[in-house]
Amino acid sequence: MGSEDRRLDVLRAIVEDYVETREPVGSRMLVERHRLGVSPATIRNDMAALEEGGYIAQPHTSAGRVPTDKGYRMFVDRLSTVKALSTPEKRAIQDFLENAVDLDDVVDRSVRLLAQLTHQVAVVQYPSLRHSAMRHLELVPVGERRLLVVLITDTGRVEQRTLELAGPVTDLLVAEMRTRLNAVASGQRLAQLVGTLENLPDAFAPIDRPLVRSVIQVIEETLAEESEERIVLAGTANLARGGGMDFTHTLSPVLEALEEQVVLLRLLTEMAQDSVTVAVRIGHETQHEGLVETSFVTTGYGNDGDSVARIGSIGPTRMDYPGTIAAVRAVARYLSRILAA
Amino acid sequence: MGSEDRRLDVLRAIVEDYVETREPVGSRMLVERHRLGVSPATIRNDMAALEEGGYIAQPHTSAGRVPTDKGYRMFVDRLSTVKALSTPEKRAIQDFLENAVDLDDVVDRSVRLLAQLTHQVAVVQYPSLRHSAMRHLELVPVGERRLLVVLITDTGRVEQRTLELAGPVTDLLVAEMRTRLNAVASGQRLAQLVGTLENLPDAFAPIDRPLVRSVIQVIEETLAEESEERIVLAGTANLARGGGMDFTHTLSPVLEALEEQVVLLRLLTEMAQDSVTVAVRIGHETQHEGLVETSFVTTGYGNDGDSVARIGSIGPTRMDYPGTIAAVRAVARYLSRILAA
DNA sequence: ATTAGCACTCCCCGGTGTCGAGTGCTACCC
DNA sequence: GGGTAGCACTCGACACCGGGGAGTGCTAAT
Repeated sequence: MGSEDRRLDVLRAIVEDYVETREPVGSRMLVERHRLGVSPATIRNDMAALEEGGYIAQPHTSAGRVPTDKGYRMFVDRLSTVKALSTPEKRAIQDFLENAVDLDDVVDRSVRLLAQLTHQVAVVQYPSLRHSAMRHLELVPVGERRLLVVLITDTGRVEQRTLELAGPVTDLLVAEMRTRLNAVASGQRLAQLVGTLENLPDAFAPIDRPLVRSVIQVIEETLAEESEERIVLAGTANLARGGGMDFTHTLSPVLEALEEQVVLLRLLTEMAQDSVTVAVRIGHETQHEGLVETSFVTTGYGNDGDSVARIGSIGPTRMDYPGTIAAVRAVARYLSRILAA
Repeated sequence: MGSEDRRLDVLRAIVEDYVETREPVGSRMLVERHRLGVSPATIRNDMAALEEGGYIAQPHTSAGRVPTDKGYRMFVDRLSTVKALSTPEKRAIQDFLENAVDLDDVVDRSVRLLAQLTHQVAVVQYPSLRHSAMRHLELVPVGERRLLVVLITDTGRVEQRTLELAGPVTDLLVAEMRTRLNAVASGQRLAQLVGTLENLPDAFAPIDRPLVRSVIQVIEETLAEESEERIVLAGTANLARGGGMDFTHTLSPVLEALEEQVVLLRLLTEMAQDSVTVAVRIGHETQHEGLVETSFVTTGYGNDGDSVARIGSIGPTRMDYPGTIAAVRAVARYLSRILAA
């Protein structure tokens, strides 16, 4: 039906105008700014229907309409078309990322870049240890009774732990452990490593086995730890732009939520389940008090099909979804490319 | 002179009241809340003198007085007495920090802790490479033509760089480099290392010397890099507390300044020069546009006399200076203790 | 030197009134 | 039946006004 189509056009127009002007949009303005070919009165009928359906709402009687979360959802799922980035933009992204010297630098540059592109908060998750492969495992004796265990992954991430030993250890034994561990572990996906190392101690002299076991335990603990999931933020200042008027009261709860890395990690993990390339969580869908007025746009990155971690952008529900989606996707793509090198 | 003393008392009272109430303080309120033993009219005369001296100002003609930066400076330098933390508080600090598993964790816990104690923004600088000593230097061949150089310091910091090689390298040569480099470098302060390594290549076979030189160059570059100075922030949400009304317009410029790590690094470095244990920069003293309404309280930490890096708290000029100073000092002390272990 | 009294300034706050954007409804037209 | 014009109505935004009050500076008296 034609009128049904127009209703969606109206919704799209409302979202676009509201994102741009930040003010409730009325029927008159709508027909003036868009070639809808009908009169304001007709638009009002459509608006009433859209409001009935829960896609838009009015802040108070006799104000214009504002999209609801459901309205944004509809917009994102069915009404928006992806913006492609300009060639110079792409070029700039690539140049910027290519100058990084190590993983920390790559991540840092990525998150700043995304924040700047979207004018929002950007978040980058470090390559997950579990989804990476072991490049090398290094054991370094430190002083008399300490052993430093250094994990190096194919994504360039380096994780280290100090191990307190029960007694002194010979360089020879350390060398043997290093050799055997690397023989087994190198190139392996870390997730699969957990079971694999179980029977490794048997290859050592019985007297050395307790030590070997403790080393393996440290490795497995490292992989299991909550803290292995590191995330980095940038662009929080962007939240306060425009007088911070994007949020009803203050942005304090938003900033608090962002500092709770647990919250972000949960969201990133959940969104990894969504079977779409770019996942979007809108307003209340974040399931977090402080984030009801914000939306998340995230996607995975990594050198192969299944991603090693996520990258995303966080902004007010009233954000430029097509632009944000394009930026997130672009940065993720170049990031993946850099890491694969 | 007695009246001179009272004037300072009045200034102290003004600062204390203003910090507490966040509102300009008038002569009547002042005599009611403090046992000054004189009438409001007398206070007014003192106030006029203090205003003449530039220590206080009035926002508009008939409002109370507000301390100026100069007033806060006087308060900090001559009028405030340090608050000691309660024993349970100290206990909590120690317990919290002791549970850290590695340096990243220690730094992360410290910065969060300080943010929570002060209800302000906390900043912690990673132990400076140059001020640390080398614990171990590890070389890890990666693939055919890449070498991973890993620096491990006595403060637990681990820095790694990847080196692209001109040609393949034998395990034997890597082992020799590792041995010789560690023989020379282990235990050395990294700052002194720069000259020391110069003639090390001579000990190698002539054909290997270019490679050795490139490795040494990477090490020296790493020490020289700007990026070796890492800092971590926490508690930015605290800036927005109380409706963000601590700042005249928005906190956007403040957040922007905080994201510019360069700005923070400059300040931390400058403050390291101040020959006091706890350095304070008030308002315009920060010499930065976005920070004219904020103050910095920082101190060094580290295992010995001269500190390896700094820790600090950032808040509105109208902050609780004694409390902040006490908290910063306490966390720095415990942090130093943990790192020395 | 301190203080009481006093005139003055100016912000804050509540009330009032107008204006206008926007709506819903109804009658009408194709 | 869908689209349109007209119209009465609602309600926030904004400007204006005026009283109350906190606070000041000045002066004269102690």
